[in-house]
Amino acid sequence: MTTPLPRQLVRGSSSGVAIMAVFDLLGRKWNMRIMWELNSTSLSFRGLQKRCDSMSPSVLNTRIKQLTESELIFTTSEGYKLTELGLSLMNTLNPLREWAAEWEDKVAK
Amino acid sequence: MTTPLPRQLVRGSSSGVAIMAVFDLLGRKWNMRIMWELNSTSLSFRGLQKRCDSMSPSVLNTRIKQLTESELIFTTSEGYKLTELGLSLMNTLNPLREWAAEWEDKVAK
DNA sequence: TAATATCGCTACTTATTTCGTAGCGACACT
DNA sequence: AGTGTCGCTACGAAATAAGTAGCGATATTA
Repeated sequence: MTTPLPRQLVRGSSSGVAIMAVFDLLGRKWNMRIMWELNSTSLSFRGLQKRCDSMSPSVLNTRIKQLTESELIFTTSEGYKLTELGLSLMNTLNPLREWAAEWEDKVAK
Repeated sequence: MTTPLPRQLVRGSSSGVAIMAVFDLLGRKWNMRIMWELNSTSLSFRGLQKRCDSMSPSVLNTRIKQLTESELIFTTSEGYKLTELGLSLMNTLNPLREWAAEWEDKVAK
């Protein structure tokens, strides 16, 4: 069976494709961080920028587009907000906070 | 260049520092993927490489060093394995598989 | 009304990260 | 000695992120 599928979609069962896409999205600088900051409040462009270590506006702009396209955030008059999907993602990622603390203790960065 | 400090340590309360370090680690290409592949079995260098879409050996090598330094993986005669810490991280990341499927349904990448 | 300030965002250059390939020395098997 | 595979490194090219200046729009103050 020859296949025209992209490399990353070739292997892995159908249940594995989705998670690879997630790794692709979250495994990019700033995406997790942006979601994390938006978890508590909605933020304006410059507000978000300042919270994310004053990341460059050009990169922030492309990230916002990506995350919007992926339906994880959306724009309102009060600023950027997480969508339902985005909120549910942050919920699954919540245990990470606790793990991080434990990890910090043991590894002592 | 304004500051020699790592990005994640500049800002954020003491309770937030750990999670920022995690974002820094996981928000790098391949790190999540490598952990994911090692969750089921231990793998050799070239085995791991093939499972990760034949990623370049130079990058894999630096990733392995990073993850080893962070005490998430370690080397054995049978190949690379997750540490206890690494295993617990993958456990917290497990719900992501389910979320990914749901996300795929709704967004239809 | 006009000057000033801040906003979201773009354009552009420079720095950093990742990719892709070739190949080394070590070990195994023939 | 010849062939194969191993973990891994070197190095140039390509892709991505950082850094800075500034535009047009709106809000604010004089």
